[in-house]
Amino acid sequence: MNIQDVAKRAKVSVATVSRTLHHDPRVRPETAERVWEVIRELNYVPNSYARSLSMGRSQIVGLIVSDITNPFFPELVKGFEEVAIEHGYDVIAASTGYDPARTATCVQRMVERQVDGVAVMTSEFERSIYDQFISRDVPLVFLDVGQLAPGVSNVRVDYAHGLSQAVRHLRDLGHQRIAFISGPLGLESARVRHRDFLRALEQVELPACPDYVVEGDHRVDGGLHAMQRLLQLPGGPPTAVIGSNDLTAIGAIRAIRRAGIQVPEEISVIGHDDIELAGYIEPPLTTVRLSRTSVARAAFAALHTNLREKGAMGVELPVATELVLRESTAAAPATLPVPH
Amino acid sequence: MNIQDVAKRAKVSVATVSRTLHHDPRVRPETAERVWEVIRELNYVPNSYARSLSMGRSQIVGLIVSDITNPFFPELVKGFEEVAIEHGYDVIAASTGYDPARTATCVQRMVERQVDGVAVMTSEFERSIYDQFISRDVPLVFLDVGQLAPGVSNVRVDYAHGLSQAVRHLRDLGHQRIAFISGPLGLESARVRHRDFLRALEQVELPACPDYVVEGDHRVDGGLHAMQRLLQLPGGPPTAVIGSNDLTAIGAIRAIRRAGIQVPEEISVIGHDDIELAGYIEPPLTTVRLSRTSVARAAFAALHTNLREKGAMGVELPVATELVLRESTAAAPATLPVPH
DNA sequence: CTGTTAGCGCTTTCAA
DNA sequence: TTGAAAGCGCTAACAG
Repeated sequence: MNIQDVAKRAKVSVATVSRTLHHDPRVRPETAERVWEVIRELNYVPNSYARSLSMGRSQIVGLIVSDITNPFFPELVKGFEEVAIEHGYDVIAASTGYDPARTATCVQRMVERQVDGVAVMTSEFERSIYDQFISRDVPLVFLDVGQLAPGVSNVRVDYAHGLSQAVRHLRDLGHQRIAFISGPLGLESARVRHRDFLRALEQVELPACPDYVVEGDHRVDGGLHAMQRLLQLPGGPPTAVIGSNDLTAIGAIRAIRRAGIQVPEEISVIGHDDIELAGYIEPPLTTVRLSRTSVARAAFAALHTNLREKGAMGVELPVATELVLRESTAAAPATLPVPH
Repeated sequence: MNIQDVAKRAKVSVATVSRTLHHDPRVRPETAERVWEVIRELNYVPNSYARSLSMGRSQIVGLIVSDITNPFFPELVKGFEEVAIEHGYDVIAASTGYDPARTATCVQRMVERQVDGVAVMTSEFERSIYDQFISRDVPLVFLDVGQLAPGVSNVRVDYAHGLSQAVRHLRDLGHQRIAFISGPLGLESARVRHRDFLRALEQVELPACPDYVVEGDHRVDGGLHAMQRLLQLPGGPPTAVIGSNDLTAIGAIRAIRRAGIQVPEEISVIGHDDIELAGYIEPPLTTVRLSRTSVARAAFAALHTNLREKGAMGVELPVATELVLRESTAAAPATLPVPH
């Protein structure tokens, strides 16, 4: 069941059927109508491979993420697929899991499928991915890392804004001792958040005590352990802590509770990202929202400009962050919290 | 950069290159070696569309889910993609959102891409999906619904087992008044869980009080409202409640707390599915685990049998469920809980 | 406005 | 063991 069958049945040439399919204004309305009828009748759907092959475009974009266990990413993937489909593209998604072999495989799959463009939403700049696609003239968009270049765009998240709101919020609540649990500092994206936290402290003229910055791993356990270290600080624990992501903050809350300390009465906690979970836990988490949908839309939009105009310079699209107040923050306690 | 380039460079015909690519034993080892060298040298990757076109197979399978906002599904999608890729297939995923128009679009996309098979993991039997694919000879696998047929398989979840363990567990803790918050009873999958809960009660000879079964919507809010109704029952609230899924149970816990009642000291709560969230909330949720990975593997395996052997009868693959003990259940209270 | 036809890159007979 | 050539289904340039 192919275009020929339709052509025969409608008593026209395949070219006319093809044109009709593309709403080419050159086909006479009556002819088009007849063709459409046959198409409906035969339940005909064009073969996208034949089309891709002859057009040299696949109408597929790739999406590469690193750590799928981070709840941020599934939501990103979903958002990205939605925008892509709206624009007539399908997407092939893959996660590298920080594994070079897996990364190579997933790049290969995408090259085989002749993806028209790729969004690389890992937490690092991946040179091998970059090289493979750039040498094949496939437009790319990165998240937070890398430089603009022809065909290479960037989605730049404004962490500073949300983090600065968070710190200000805590300061206004009377907090002076604000700690930060970072992500793995091996990752560029974690370093950026860390840096922007420090800057936010400066802005409100609060001291940045090195003891109050500890490294987590962007997961619950890392947050938990980091918080435990914070609680045992000889100078006393902080009265507020900001996690580099929500999972970290959740781990921190757990550690605080286990030490017999109240959240938020004794220690306030703020997360980052606003994953769905954030609203469900007890207490609902005050957090810096980083909209997955915005990132996804920006990423696709960036790609799309390079898809339309081959060889054009990449663009840099900003994505905002913003503090969401829930119930894990409260006024600083009169006396320092003490692990029981 | 195509197969011809490789052929020329290696001084063989395209046929030989093609054979080499497929590890055809007929090509002389030395020849093959030379070809591979050129392939590496040129960084050549075959065009999968040309291949699909000439082979009539796409090496892509489709995955259709209904409600992507249910945390069960993203995990299913991820698992499915993993197995598929292991077996050399890519997957196109889509969610219907219970919307017939969207459903039609997503079926169309899959037909265009000539998917070799489709896993339909919605909560209902979808006749339109069925018809479209079956008429095109595309193998299908359903979750919990529908009948076996040539090319049509089924993944059958054994809800009864886990639910029966759950009820038994509560009974052993001394609970007599066990309520159930179902999913939307318009959905087949929700009705099955409901039915199996009732059977489990029977098994342990506990009475099934109709007041103790209320309808939720598989989301947090539905669980919350349903629980509120349960708390206002003239005969007094239950001492334990089982949710048709984890979100429902989380909503129930929230309602109980808001009424000033303790979980699990006064009311025990059990969820279903064991989504990742379940372990993170307070208290960690006792729940019936339904492994997404198992469902995904079973679905792909079922599809795979029909992919290999065109026209073969579908298979029915069982997936187990199992109670996971955490901290949301405890011995039944001596006196009935009272909303404060 | 419509038809003819030469590819797109690969697989696969059939012949050698 | 290798090569030549006929498709796979569609698009687009060219001709009418």
